[in-house]
Amino acid sequence: MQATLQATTEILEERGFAALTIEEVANRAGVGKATVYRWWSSKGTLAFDAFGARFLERHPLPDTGSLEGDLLAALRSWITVVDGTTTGRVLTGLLAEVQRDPELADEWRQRFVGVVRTQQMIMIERAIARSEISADCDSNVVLDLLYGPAYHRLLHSHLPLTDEFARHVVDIIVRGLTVGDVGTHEELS
Amino acid sequence: MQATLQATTEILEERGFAALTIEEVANRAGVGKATVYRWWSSKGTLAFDAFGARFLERHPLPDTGSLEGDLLAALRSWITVVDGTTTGRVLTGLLAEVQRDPELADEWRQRFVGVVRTQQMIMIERAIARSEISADCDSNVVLDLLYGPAYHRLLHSHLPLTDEFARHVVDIIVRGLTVGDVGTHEELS
Amino acid sequence: MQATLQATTEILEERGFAALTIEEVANRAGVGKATVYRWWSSKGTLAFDAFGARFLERHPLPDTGSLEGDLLAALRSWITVVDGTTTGRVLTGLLAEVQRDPELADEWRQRFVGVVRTQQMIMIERAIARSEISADCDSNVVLDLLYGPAYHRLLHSHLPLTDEFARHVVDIIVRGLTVGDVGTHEELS
Amino acid sequence: MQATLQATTEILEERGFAALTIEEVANRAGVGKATVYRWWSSKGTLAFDAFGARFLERHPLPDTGSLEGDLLAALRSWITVVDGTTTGRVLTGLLAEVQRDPELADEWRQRFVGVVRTQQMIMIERAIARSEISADCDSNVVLDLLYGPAYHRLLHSHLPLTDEFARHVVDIIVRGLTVGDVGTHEELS
DNA sequence: GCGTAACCGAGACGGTACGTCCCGTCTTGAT
DNA sequence: ATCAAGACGGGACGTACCGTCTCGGTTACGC
Repeated sequence: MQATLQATTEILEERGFAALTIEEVANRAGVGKATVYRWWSSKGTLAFDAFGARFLERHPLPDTGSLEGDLLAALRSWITVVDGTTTGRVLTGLLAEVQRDPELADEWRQRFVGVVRTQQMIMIERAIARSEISADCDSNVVLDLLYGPAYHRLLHSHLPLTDEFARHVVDIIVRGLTVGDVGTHEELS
Repeated sequence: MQATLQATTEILEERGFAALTIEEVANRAGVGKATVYRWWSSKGTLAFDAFGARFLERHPLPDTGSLEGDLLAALRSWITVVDGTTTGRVLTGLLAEVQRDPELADEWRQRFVGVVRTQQMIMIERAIARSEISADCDSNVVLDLLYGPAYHRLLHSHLPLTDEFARHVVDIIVRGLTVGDVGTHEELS
Repeated sequence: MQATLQATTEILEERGFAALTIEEVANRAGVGKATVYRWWSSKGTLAFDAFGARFLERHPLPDTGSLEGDLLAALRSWITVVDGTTTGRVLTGLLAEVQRDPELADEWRQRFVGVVRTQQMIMIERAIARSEISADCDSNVVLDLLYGPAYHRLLHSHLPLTDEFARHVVDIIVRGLTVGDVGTHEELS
Repeated sequence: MQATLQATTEILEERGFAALTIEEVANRAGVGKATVYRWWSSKGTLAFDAFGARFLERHPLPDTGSLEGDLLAALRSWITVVDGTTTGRVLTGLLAEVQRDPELADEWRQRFVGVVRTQQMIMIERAIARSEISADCDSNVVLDLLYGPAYHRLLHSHLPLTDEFARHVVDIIVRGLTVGDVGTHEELS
């Protein structure tokens, strides 16, 4: 079980998610295929477990004292972990797999997206506590605005994940959140 | 060739990208497998061609006269085309495939991402022309901020693509872009 | 152990020897696989034990007073037990298994073939005692001539095990054995 | 296809039918497993084809001029081909397989048993033509009496296939057939 | 009457082969 | 001459059992 995850990690780092094969994992781990299937229902869940915690460890919650500082630190940290790294390729591979396996999608939402967002949400809550932003700000939308563009570039690779990009993104979000106590979007149709 | 695309479209709509096989396409189209390979190098490019133009047709460039109106119209249109539809599932399937096939990734960037963004960029340019926003605004970042969160929710399905979501996203972006000329948020702290 | 044999018998009767697995026997008997292996070294020996005595009980030694009567009664009894019955299918299944498992082959010879033949041999000995046939007649060959053709038809199923078949076989054997003392067939040519 | 049969023959000769594996055949022949399955529906039919003609070639129809001579020559030839040889072990392996695979059983009857018997029947017909034996003699029973005991010893291996055995068997059969123009088995109940 | 050992069910384990599905390439026969 | 039809070598799939091996829980025995 440990050996299986170890073998999985190795293959993921050597050749990426697409080349991951239950057969090879079993061989490398010196384990029967049936044993792998007994513990993981698909190569998606296996890869997810091998990938798992590692990501969260490497992408901790920042605490700089200001919303802008936090968001920027978080985004920079994410980019560092993900851009041009094995982790990044595994992440995109997993995200791809999630699109074709609904069962994995559940796991993904609960054990990855949920965990990351619950943690990162604290940044927004702290900003509200500090009265930097309005209390009725939708923190989910803020997180989507922060990470959405980053995933967008990672997945489409139409443009690089530069530090400038990070600064721009954070800048616009923070301005958008902190400017207006007057006027709401409800005016829009 | 027409029959091949037709068959591809049918399968995509019936059972999604993951269930698409060249073998079945050829059988359904009454065409030899070799003939399919002669025209498309992978099932990714085939699906892309079958999916292709349809998306652009259904997601036209809006022109409401204001940046906020344009962005909101664009995002709403995207959500309509993609949320809970076959098109949406094909889009996520293709995006997944793009992660594992670098050759397809090139095609994707050039023939999909590039085309959409070139078109949508016009919204930003018009806003600059109208002096709604600063001329040195990075229009690429704006598009990432607009579509990134949407793709984010589509791919992770952690939260629904509601109209409220669209309004919030656009509201924050527009505020973030338009406030800047009167000062910076640092003053608020 | 009783339960194991019971379960084995059930499976043999329901689905035949080929479908017999230790795994299912253990499950049905509510017994651990290891326990089955503790008592039987292979599914061959297990099936043999479950099949075992039953055959001999159902195929007793006849005593009609004449060689011809005995042989015919024996052959008819064998056919009745074996033709179109579950017992017959188990017998052929076991005989098949014996071909691939030399260890089982030993058991088979000692505990089945040996027992049956020792018993049936008595028919020949009685015929010799009655002076129906010569004392230097090879009783082993006689038994092979009696049961060989029967097994032949059972295993190849090229022709049915009719009563006419039994009568012909016995007739030829008996004639072949009893004519000898008055001369040889060469005189007839 | 030729390579497949070649590989099959090799494995059969090296390690016997029980050790025959489609997987290994495919590997040795440098052929996809699917290709093997495309031509042979089971390892039984495959082994049968590889075994096939060879047996008939090696076991020709004798023609000595007398029934006794023919039967003895045939039986001796069979014993030579089969006793202690690879061919013999393949034959018993196949016969075992025939017991568990009804589809193979059909093939076996039509393409092996049928062919051999049709050929060997000629011996009996010639004896009838020569008036050695009665015309209403059941030639099927004669063949069963000739080969039945031989298969019996081969499969149960309770006794060796000696030449003495062959002579005894043939002797009894021939006497049984040629003695009596008087008295018929119908007298029996 | 209470430890303690033997037993045994349950089933996980490392393996092997199964038969199937597609892959992308190559051959063939009919139009 | 083109192309549908589909055979081909290949590789991974997920499953079924093999025979071995821990695990606990339950008896039943000796103290």
